[in-house]
Amino acid sequence: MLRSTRQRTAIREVFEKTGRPLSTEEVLKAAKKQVPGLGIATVYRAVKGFLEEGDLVTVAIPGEPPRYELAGKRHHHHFHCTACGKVFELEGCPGDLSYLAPKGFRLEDHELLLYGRCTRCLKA
Amino acid sequence: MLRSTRQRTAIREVFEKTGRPLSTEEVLKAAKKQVPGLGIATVYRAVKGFLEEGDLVTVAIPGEPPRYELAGKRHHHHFHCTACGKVFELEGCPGDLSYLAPKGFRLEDHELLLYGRCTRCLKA
DNA sequence: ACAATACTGATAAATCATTATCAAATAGAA
DNA sequence: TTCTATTTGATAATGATTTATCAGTATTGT
Repeated sequence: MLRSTRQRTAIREVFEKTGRPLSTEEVLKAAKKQVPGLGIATVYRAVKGFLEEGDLVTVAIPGEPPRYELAGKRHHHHFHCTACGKVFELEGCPGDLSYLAPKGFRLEDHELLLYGRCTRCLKA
Repeated sequence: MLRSTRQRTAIREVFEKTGRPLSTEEVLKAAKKQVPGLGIATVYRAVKGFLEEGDLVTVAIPGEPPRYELAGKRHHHHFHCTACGKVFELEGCPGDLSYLAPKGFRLEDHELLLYGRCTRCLKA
């Protein structure tokens, strides 16, 4: 049975409050404000559990450790700031991209990633 | 100074003849047809050297080891077959995607990855 | 052909993210 | 409150990719 602990509660709240995909290290850092002694192993365990329960989904970034975000959102893509490394959620999508697939190939899904600088990094 | 060896020549030719992004293991397998005794360390060294010389560029795929392709091609994207794992080069691009970036963000680049089945895997 | 040195192959070692281990702490039921 | 199984934190272990090591080999300039 899955218990409700301070650690897991804090980790879940981090995702609810942050609103962008987070790596395990980002989760650890943020959740430590609520639970100072939190260990990275607990973050991995909690994230794994949330993934299995369907509360989180994985956001894979090329060449980067995976991020995780709350499940249930509609189709969207992401922006990766090349300065601070943060990943942001985007609205919108170019739409049907099947015209890009070679003839004879079957398109099942797609992923779009924008790269650049976020507002905060541009100001800094 | 960089010497021209059978191994490096074979590895370079693999990229020229294959025409799609290759992982180190794919390079090893293909280049062994020319140089049977080829070792994986030599592949890593050659790829690293070609990257530094600007002959190759990295093609990063989420959750996968990196692929490499010849540099100097015009802007393009890739198709990842979820069955065989091969990565293919695509022509075309949705074009300007700056309308997707949040206000105040600066868009510098983008990457689009299509997922599905390649012709060969659909037939099999 | 010779000499100098870069290259190769096999494999040990280093990385880095993730998982396993285990004693101590804690949530939940009675 | 008490009991018991789950959870936690620290850290060792794992898995996978990449790099370092080193003796032997091969390439290039002379």
